[in-house]
Amino acid sequence: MSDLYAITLPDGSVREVPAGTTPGDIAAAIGPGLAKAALAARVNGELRDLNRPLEGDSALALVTARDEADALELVRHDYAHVLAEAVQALFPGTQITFGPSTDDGFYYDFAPKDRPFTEEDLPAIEAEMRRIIAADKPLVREVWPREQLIARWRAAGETFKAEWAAELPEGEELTVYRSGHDWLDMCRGPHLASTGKLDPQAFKLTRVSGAYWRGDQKNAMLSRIYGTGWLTKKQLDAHLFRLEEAAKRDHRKIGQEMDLFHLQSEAQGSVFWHPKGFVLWRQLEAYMRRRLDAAGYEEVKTPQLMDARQWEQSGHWGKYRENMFVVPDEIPSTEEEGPILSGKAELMALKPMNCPAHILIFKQGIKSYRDLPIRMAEFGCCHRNEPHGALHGIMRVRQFTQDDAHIFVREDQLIEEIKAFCDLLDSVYRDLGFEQYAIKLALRPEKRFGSEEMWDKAEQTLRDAVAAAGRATEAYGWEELPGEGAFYAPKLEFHLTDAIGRTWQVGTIQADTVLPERLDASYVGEDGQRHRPVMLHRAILGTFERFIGILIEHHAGRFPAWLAPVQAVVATIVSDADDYALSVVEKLRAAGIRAEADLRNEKINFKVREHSVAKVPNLLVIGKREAEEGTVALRPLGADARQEVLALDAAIARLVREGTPPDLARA
RNA sequence: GCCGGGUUAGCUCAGCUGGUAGAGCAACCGCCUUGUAAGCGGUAGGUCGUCGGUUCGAGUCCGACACCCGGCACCA
Repeated sequence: MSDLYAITLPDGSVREVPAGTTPGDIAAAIGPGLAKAALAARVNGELRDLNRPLEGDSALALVTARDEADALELVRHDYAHVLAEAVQALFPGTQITFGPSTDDGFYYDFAPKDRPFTEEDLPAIEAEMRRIIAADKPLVREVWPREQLIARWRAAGETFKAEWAAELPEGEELTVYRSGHDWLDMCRGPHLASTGKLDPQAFKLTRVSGAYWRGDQKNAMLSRIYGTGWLTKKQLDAHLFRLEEAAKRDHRKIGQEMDLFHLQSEAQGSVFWHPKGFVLWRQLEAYMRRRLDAAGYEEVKTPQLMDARQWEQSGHWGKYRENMFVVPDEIPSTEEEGPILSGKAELMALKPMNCPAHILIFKQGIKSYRDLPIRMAEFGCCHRNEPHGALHGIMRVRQFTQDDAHIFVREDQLIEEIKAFCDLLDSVYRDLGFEQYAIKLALRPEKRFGSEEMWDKAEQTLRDAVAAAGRATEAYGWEELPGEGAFYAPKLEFHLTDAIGRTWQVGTIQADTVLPERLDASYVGEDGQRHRPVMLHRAILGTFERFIGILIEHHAGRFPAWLAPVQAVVATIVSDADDYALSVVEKLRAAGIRAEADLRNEKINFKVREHSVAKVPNLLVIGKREAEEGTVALRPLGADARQEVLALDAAIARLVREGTPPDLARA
């Protein structure tokens, strides 16, 4: 046993240090600047405390603010600890539970003594956090024996921590971090050397919420405090600015400003589409229909209401009923007194999915292996009885229309069909302005039908197909999500991100053998025998509601011309130009352009501003000159936009070109 | 469904510790015929989310319910 360890630094140099030396000591030996800048260390690749002694020959790299990912993770974790310490100082009797870092900050879950926290509590807590940071309390790692640690938590009344300490896996080293002398939290670490390493101006507590202990609805409701935390105040300010900018893109705000849709309490979770919003919908639907037609799909339309027995057979009644709207098959009584419904009627249900109906179409007549694949599409309107707390603008609603389709295939066609779907989906997202999306594989859930073998096979098929399409990569945020699949099949999920970083699943494809089995769908094979088809459930937009919501936020309401509700406004400067302006609008409309006239008795400044705010992509300004010369002044949307005076025909040609949907432009 | 917050004119928002509602924009009317992001003046508009309670008196205090917002859980 040597008393000297050989420490290899990133530049390849090796230092011999005595046992007991810490990374912090080495930083100090290299230079005071580094000692000050060092936040933590990577020892043999593992992130560690600066003041934790090295345990042998090691590769050592010191982590500073330049290693941004590591540094942010460290400070956020520390902010969470300081938050917990501050809360316990201000609210004695509050229990601490768990507080990790997040994508832009941190949170900590507390079990409050008498009442949950409110946002009014936050300023005082922030002030206390700043005091703790100013006190520059050292954060020291200690390893505790399990029983002693549990006893410590019990003695302090920390039942959640005690429960957790008792359940941490056997053989795991239980560590606590001590802040100064008086406060400790159980934590794997690592932490900064002291609270003073944090910038007291680089964090902000943002909101409070409830959260279940261990994320389980059956457990106690804790009180969570969220914060955002950064290395510097400049970073924090930039983040807060981004949030403000993102809030301006909120689809609910823009939807109202642009008069696209509204929601009201009499139809909660269902969207009232206004004329302008429905133009968007129709453009999107027409586009999707063309793409599906071209890709060999056939469109169908199926019933809204089906008998409960049908849903029993499909399995929805058993596994999905809590999400369904059930309707008695009965004529309500019109008697003034007495019950409206007898309560004895047979039940029907609004469809939450289109799949059973599509199988029923598939089952009409005999299908041959030569008929497959059959790609059956429906812009299907579905109802799901979502929990009230889940509703969110038009992104999460109770009535929605999917760009749904079910592809009935032989097993040997599976990979090819899934791959073709991935390519189609990619092309659609690009046409709609999305370069980036994430792909995830949702694996078998707890509530499910089918054998383990069937799930093994279905999951592997999806894995193979995405790999075959070359998209199971980090660029696509590829990951597998255990337990997240549908009750009948695993699914590939395609996620887009909204204005403030929330991600929404839009597209999906699911490889299902359960429903064809339950509803007895079959085809006659080459061998003359009956075989089960595999059914691919798939959607690209997911739902029109959610997708349009994301489109609004993605484009901040400034839609590409082919989607814009109003593509051009013809605005006059003087009333002498009214007749000419109306004839221009007429010609634009004849050319298929969604154009409106603005003949109001207002200054052109006013009109320019108003139509700019309304995000109309093109303004055609017409004054005396244009009316006399038969031209228009074409002013594209944007403060810095240049204006061109064009002959009317040339302007129309340009607007037609700009307004052509991307698939038609390619043709 | 759970925790916290909210709901006042078409929109955005004021309204202190209870004394019977206010601004800007929009709308409407009038003036201005206007040249590239808000021209000027005037008029009208609200049973303050709903129901109940406390009080001489409730937008304001209390309770229930509905819906919305932020999360949690659930999910396209």
